[in-house]
Amino acid sequence: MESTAGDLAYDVFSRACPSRGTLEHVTGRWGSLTLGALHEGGCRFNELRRRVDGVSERMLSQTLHALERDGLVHREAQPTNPPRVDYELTPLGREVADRLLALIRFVEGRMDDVLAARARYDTAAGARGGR
Amino acid sequence: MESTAGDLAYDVFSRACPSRGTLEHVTGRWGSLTLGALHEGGCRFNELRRRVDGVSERMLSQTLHALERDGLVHREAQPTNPPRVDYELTPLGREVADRLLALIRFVEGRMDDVLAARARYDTAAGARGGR
DNA sequence: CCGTATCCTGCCGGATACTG
DNA sequence: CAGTATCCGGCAGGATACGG
Repeated sequence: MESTAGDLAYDVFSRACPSRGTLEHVTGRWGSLTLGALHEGGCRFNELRRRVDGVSERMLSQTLHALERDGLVHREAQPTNPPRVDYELTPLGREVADRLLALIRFVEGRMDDVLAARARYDTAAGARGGR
Repeated sequence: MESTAGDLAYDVFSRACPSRGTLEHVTGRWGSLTLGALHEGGCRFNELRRRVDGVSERMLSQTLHALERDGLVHREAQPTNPPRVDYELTPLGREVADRLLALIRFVEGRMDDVLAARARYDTAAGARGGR
């Protein structure tokens, strides 16, 4: 049996597979934080910007388009004035976000270990390199 | 109650938090694939390069250093000739990879839905914009 | 308020060559 | 085999201004 690809039709480890692109939308710098923020509940554009600290208008807009195109986010625009647009996860997006959040929460919860490992690594490297 | 940050000491949604950097190492383009590849078992540098289709020497080396520094990957070098170096996940790295793999497998398994959503999106956009 | 268009810079990351 | 060093092109992504 092939342990790498298994019997999946889409193998992210293969350069040409479209799943790699989607994975990058999901796990990318802003994609992951956007999905994480929407996991708490749908919200409007500027509220989303505030939740995802540091994202620019341009990047948030771009990220949302990619996620909407992949069927992970639903966009609900109301033709009022001033305009109001709400974003929320689709059922598929929610399932993705669940798994993503599990990862994010875990990493956050183990940051002390990570920071300790870094300190050890830097000390060892400093001792070797000496500069 | 604060639903965004909860009571976690490290909040990835905050611009300044070091957990954001680690999350990017883990979910980044090559980081995620490298952790995924190592999840199947430890292996040597060039075997890893073959598993992660498309990665360059430079990027793999760089990725491995970052993951090693974060305490997710262990590097075992033997001073033989020719040199032999084995990489494997640490216990912490394995836990991270477990959650990451759950996400990757899920996305791979739902690619048909994603591709269908894209087709719908592109058709609708084409009908609107016309250009 | 909700975005898109434009410009510009930094760094991501590929190719290549070299070391141990 | 297992990397590091160097160069450099392209695009991610920030700032700003403007349109609906």
